[in-house]
Parts: sequence; C-alpha cells; structure tokens
Amino acid sequence: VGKALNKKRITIYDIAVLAKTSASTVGSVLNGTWKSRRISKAMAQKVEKIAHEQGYSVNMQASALRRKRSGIIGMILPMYDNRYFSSIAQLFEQEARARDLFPMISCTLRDPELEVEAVRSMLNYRVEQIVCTGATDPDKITELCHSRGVPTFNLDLPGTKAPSVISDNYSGAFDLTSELLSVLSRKPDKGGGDMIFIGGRNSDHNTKERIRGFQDANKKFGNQPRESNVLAWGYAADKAENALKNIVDRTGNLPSGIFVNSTISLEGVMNWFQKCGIGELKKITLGCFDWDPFAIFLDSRILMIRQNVPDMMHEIFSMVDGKKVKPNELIEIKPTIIIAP
Amino acid sequence: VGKALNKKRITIYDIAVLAKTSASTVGSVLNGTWKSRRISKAMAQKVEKIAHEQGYSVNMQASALRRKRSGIIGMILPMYDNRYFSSIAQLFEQEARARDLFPMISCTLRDPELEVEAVRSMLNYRVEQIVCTGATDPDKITELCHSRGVPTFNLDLPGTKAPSVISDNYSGAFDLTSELLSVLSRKPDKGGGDMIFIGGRNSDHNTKERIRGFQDANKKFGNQPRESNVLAWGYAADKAENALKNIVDRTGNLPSGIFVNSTISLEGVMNWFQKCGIGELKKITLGCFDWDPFAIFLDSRILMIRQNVPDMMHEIFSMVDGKKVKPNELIEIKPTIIIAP
DNA sequence: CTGAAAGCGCTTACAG
DNA sequence: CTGAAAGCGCTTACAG
Repeated sequence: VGKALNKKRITIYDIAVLAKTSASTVGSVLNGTWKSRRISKAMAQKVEKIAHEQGYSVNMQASALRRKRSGIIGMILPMYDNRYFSSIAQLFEQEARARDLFPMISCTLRDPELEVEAVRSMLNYRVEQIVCTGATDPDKITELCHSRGVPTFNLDLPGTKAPSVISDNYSGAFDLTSELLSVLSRKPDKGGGDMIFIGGRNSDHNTKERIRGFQDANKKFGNQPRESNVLAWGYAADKAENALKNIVDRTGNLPSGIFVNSTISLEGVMNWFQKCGIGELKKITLGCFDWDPFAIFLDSRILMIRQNVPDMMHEIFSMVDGKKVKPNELIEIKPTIIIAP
Repeated sequence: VGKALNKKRITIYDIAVLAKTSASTVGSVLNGTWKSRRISKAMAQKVEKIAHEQGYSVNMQASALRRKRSGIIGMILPMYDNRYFSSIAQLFEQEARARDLFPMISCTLRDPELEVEAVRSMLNYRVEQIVCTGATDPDKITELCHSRGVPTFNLDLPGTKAPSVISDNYSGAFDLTSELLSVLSRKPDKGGGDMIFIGGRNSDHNTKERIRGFQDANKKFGNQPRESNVLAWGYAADKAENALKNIVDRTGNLPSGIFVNSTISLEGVMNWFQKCGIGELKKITLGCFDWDPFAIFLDSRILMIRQNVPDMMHEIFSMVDGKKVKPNELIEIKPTIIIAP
C-alpha cells in the first residue's frame, strides 16, 4: 500500500504553469500575502481555484525552512491515562490550535531518558516552544532547550530555570486534610488509628508540599504529626497497596482516614480493600488528591481535589503569547475540593 | 522570553569550517552514511566531537525536504480521557518510536470538521501514513489522504477504502450479554424488567454489531429481543442517564440488568443511580463494553469487556511495516471479558 | 577518501 | 500589479 501511493505532489511551480503566471505569485496567493503584494483579485482567485482542483497542500517543511518558523509547539507529558493528564493534553491541543500552532505531544512515561529523547526529536523538528509537564528533571530539559534557543515552560512540576505553572499543592492538601478531619470528627465511631498519607514520592516537589499541608492541617486539629503516618512509597498502585498493608500489619489497626496522593495510588488502596473486605471501606474516611469520575461512586464517601487544568493551561499560554515573567516565575493555581453529594 | 532565545543555530557549514572539511562530509558523518562513503574514521570522530561540542541538532525540515521523507506518522483520536483511547495513544507512540518514526497525534473530539482539519495539517507536514481512530467518516479521510498519496489505516471504527482493525464487537457483546444473563439466572430474586442496552449510536458500526450480539444472546436464553430494550441514544453521559430514566419511568420498573455501551455511558448510568438511590444498584446486573479500573469497585458486581489494544496496534503496525492486505481488509480482534473477583 | 554542485519547495527582498 | 533570483539546511549523484 505505502509505496504505491507515493505519487508526485503538486507544487507551486505546477500551479504557476497551469495559471500561466510565476511561482512567486502562486506562493504569495497561497500563503495569504497576496494583498500586500497588490496581486489582482482575479489572479488570486484563478490561482486558488487551480490549487483547489489540483489538491494542492503546502509543504510545511519547505515553508518552515525558509521562514525559520515551524509553527509547531511541543509538549512532553508523563502519560495519557488519567483524567488529569488527559485533560492537560486536550486543553493543550485546543489552545495551540486556537493560535494556529500545531501541537506535538510526546508521552514520556516518567522515564528521564525518554523525556530527553523526546525533547531532542522535537528540537530536530524545530518546535518553537516546549511545555514540560511533570518532567522528572525540568531544569535539565530547560538547559537543553535554551542551548538550542527554544523557550520552555514547566507545568505540574516546577523548575528553577524556566517559568512554572503548578497547582497550589500546599493549600489543596491542607484543605483536603482539614475537610477529612472535620468529617471524621462528626463520626459517632471515630474508628481505629490515625489519619495516614499514602502515595507519591518524597523526592518530588508536589508530594513534599502536600505532606506539609497534610501535617499542618493535622496540627490545626490538635493531632501530633507523625512521620510514620506518611507513606510516600511511590505513585504506582502496588506501592500504595503495600504501604497500606504495611501500616495495618504494623499497627494492627485500620487507619481512621486516608489521604491518597493521586488516582493511580487510589487504585492500589482500593485493591487492598478488595482483597481484605470491601466492607471495611465504609469504616474509613477517604480523600484523594486528584479527581476521577468513578471514584465518586465508591462505597465510601470520598473527597477529591480537582486540579484546575483550564486555568493552568491559560497561564501557560499567556506566557507562550509573550507575557513577560521572571525566568524562574512560579505560578500556583488553587485546585478545588469536590465533596460527593 | 521567546524571541530573545532564538539565536542562530549551528549548521553543517559551521561544523565544516571548524573541522576544516566540506559540508558534504559533515552531513554524511552526521546522518550515518559516512561508512558507505568511505570517510575515514578519524574524520568521522572529529566531526562528531565538534558537532557535540557545538550542540548541533539536525534540521529535520531541511532533511525531510531533501529526502522526501518526513519520518512522521500521524494519528487522529477522538479523545484521550478514557482507558481505551489513552492506551491507544500510548501504544501508538511506543510502536512508532520503535520504528524510528516520530508519532504525531491529534485529538479530534468526534468532530468531523476537526478531523478533516487535523488531517490536512498533518498532510501539510508530510506525514508518511495516518491512522484514523474512531473517525466519524473514515472513508472521507481515506479519500483525502489517498489523493495526496498518503496511506491510511482505520482503527476502532472500520471504513471500506482502507484496511481496518477493530474489536470483534459482535462476539464481545454476545459473550458479555450471555454472561450477564447467566449471572441473572442464578440470582434468587430475578428483579424487575428485561435486560436493556444503553449507550452508543445506531449509526455507528460498533454499536450496530454490539446490539446484534446483545439480541442474539438474548434469543439464545429464550428472551424475546425487543427493540424497546435498546436505547442507543448517544455515548455522552447525560444521554445514557436520560435513557435509563426514560425506561424506568415508562415501564415503572428497574431493568434486571444493563448492558452499558462504553465507560462514558457508564458514568451517566451511575449518575442516575446516585440520584435515585445508589442502593438500587445492588438489585441489578451490570455489564460495560469497555474497561475502567475503578468500575471494578462499584457497588454492583460489574462485568466488563476489555478491548485488546496491544494486539490491535500490532496489526496496525504490521501494515505500516508493509504487510500486504486487501485495500478494504477488515481485521477483528477478540476482546476479553473481565469478571470481578 | 573527499568536495563541488544541484536541488528539495517554499518565501521574500528587489526590481520594474 | 508581477517575475527573476537568492537562499533556508540539508542529501546525494557525480567526479576525482
């Protein structure tokens, strides 16, 4: 199939011959600069008509090479498969298209090498800007891009060498924890152990800030913040499941509540309950830092934090559009708390 | 930020000067054809070293223009935000990269105009092939691409003018319905009304096939297949919710079971139960044609069909690799049924 | 083993 | 109002 179809493509020269004019004129009609060149409307229409009949499609590599502008904006993203990242991808495309920029997304699976590889490919295609979402080492990417003259913006995880837009993780976590503790305080039977924190990595900025919010809210409610109640053993479902299993084994007690740091960790927590009696779920108070439509219907009343992706993307694109900011600007967007009906 | 950073980029000419050799030699070293040109290893190493020091990055638009090969493979996709489509996107990228093709994905929101627009852009960037996933009118896209010499492959929704890879919707629906009816037959209290089908569109191939499987399984179990039990009022959550509300109002009865056609429709069904008493959910038998990890934990035992994306993508790429097939080949991949523990 | 030169398909300053 | 020509940064057939 492939080879057979690769017939010769129509160029501006072919059209020039058919229209009995020059390639310059055709090029200028087809790229919209014909008015400023004072080309006659009659000629413009003639050229447009022939181009349409011949199925002309501009060759962007030639155009971009000449113009020194690719018209492409790049983004790297850890994954597509949860509501947070997939809406980032969708809104990125929408905003890019609204500006006549072609969006180029690469999914990099939180693999540092793949992140660099994807960025290198994008640089080869001469993307004009790059948005680095949830990059493991944003500054490394920024340095690479800056050395090639390409501006970058960080999203979700902040860096120090390019402007960053992230959720206000501290206040989101503080609010979520406060709400969980307040629900708990109204329960007739307070249940077993302490409120615990599960999921994420101590090494990443977001997890650190969320833990700080979690601990501060505990203090506000008069609870001793204990390090042993924080189990940031990784985002992956099995890491979260292990963490929960471990604390139940160790304390011999179900926690009274759980702050789950991401939907992917929530899967792990749910797996544990599935194995050890889904009925137990009713006894605890559950919160998740991230939103998933099905989580609402879980057996327990669950509180969720929904990150404000539209506002975050809006900030990113105001910088893409040229808004002046400090090179290490950090913009934090408040997420909203979702309380099941 | 943007403009300031756009400094001059290093070209093979700059490197030629530094290495005291010609641009041809540099080009050939850097694109890996130097051995067949019998360039000395010493020269190759010298050039590589300087290129690395100078932060050289090949300009793919120049390279592609000259070679008449962009190295890009395109895909359009209705959306990212469910497990089925997001895993299609991830696997597409993986398979493309494994072949040194750069994956370019556009999310087209089931909007026919956006689908054509996205494909046109990709054609301008001279993608070598296009995978059309879930396109509303695959044949229209195929015609457009073929007229420009670009082969296409349909995924998820089939067309008649290009090879298609889809799930075996009929047998998946037949199996899911049979399993639902068999679960139902073992229930002490069979509950209210008939088993119903909710979600999707009568106009699309997949929905039609699934309805056929649903009806045939009903026949096998001795149930009269009734048109009024099929409510393909659209995929959107609110359409599904309305459909359910309507049938309950009309019959004055909860259906004994529901075949939900996609996770997005499942959201609508769950919304109805949320409003009208989530406890009711226990009374019915639920199946979903699509898989979502959280659906497992819903209050009802749910059966799910998980489409086999890895095998589907594998078939697509064997054609990308040049496997000969009929121009209207239809490859159906059996999905698997997932029965909650 | 290496280089000069043509050409991919555009855009745009220049000339008229 | 329009055209000839240069040039974007590569690749590759040709010549030596």
